[in-house]
Amino acid sequence: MSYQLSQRQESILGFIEKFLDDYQIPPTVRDIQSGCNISSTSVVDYNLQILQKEGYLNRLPDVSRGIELLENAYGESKRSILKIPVLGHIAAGEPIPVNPIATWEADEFDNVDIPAFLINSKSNVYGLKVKGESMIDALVTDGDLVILEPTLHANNGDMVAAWLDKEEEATLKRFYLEGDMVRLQPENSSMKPIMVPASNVAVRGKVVGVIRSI
Amino acid sequence: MSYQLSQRQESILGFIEKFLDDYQIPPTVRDIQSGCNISSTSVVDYNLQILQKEGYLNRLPDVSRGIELLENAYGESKRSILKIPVLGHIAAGEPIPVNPIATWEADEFDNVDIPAFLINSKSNVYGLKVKGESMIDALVTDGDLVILEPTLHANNGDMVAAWLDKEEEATLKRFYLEGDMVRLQPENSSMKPIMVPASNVAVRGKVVGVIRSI
DNA sequence: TTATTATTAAAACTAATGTTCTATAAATTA
DNA sequence: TAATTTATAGAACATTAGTTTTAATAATAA
Repeated sequence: MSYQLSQRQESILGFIEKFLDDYQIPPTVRDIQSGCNISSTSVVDYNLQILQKEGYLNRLPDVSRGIELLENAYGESKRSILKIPVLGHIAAGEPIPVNPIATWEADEFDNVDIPAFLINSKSNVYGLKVKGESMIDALVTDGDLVILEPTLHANNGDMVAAWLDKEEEATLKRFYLEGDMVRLQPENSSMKPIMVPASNVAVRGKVVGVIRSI
Repeated sequence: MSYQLSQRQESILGFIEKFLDDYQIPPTVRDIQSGCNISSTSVVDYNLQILQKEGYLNRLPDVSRGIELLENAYGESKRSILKIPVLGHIAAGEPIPVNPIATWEADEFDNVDIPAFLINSKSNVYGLKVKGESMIDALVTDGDLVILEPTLHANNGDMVAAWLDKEEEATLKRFYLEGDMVRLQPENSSMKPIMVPASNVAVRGKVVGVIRSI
């Protein structure tokens, strides 16, 4: 159905990608010319026009190196990086009296780049560093970085960062709504669940990924 | 101690960073000029020279948009991403008869971008997708992506990708050298270790990180 | 103050680079 | 085969953009 790229066009796309990878800056028309052994800049231009029309890239007219590769363009190529803020620690164990969301401003914690394949939505994903071992049976342990999507509505069984209003504490547990109570279930056989009134619990996000450095 | 950037230099650095963020391409000298309300391109050039000398950026001479922001330069900005190849699956359970390293050419598996903080060395780190649950007690389970550094010498207790020469099988286990035998220990209470002659085992890499998408 | 250095300015210069024009060859289609 | 489209070539053109020159002004040191 879709337009079949010529060998030359494939080669150009590939070159652009490699060039971007190598130099962090798009190639010029003449870079492409020499890189792909093309006789004339006009041939490069000609093929770039086609690649643009076919949706593989975008060109900024009269702008040097004004080539922008588009997603879905070439094979598996997607610069799928997300920079997310690490807001602080989250207790997996005894809750700690810190509202992680409130510490946004505190730059004690860096941003980190995470691979986008961990995430579905493009919303304000954030990271929390795990303290404690209450979730060890869920394969999350002390020092792990958990990636969370902000949600207010958790489903039963989700691993969530929960904020206890009255206690002013945050904790990482599995979420179960039982009547008008919420059971916050650790995943560690030696620890007991916390039962709190639903009105006292604010779900701050649910875990969508885990990164561990060994 | 270190050179104190002038307000103008701060402004230029900030502009470059924002420009990169917005357009994925470095600004031209004249972009900076108008963006920072500077009267002359030579003033931009002058300050860029200083910024280069002070190690905040790198300039490619005679190259349009040849400005490269350096690490540690401005605030927390570090594009710390590593693109690593995912070479295939690794058995955490029954070994699978595939030499993952040999499948390098097979592009059945993508590259992925991973956060650089997972990794110490800059060597040829690679990823393997975990199949099976033999390492579940080590908090690694089916579907996880394990990040490995190529090593030939494992220490006792390291989690390694081991290649069994005779069987032509690869497996993910903990490594223990015991005399001239190697014990490959699963981390799953329902599974038994594999004992093999040391000469029959090639350590292909040791696990330095784990990424799980939930 | 005087000398020196750092910074700003305007303009010109040169090289880099996107774009266009015309012509030719190759591949398709009528 | 003739007509049409697609692709390639070479060259020239025009703008973009890095660099240099010279001069003036501000800041600092002697």
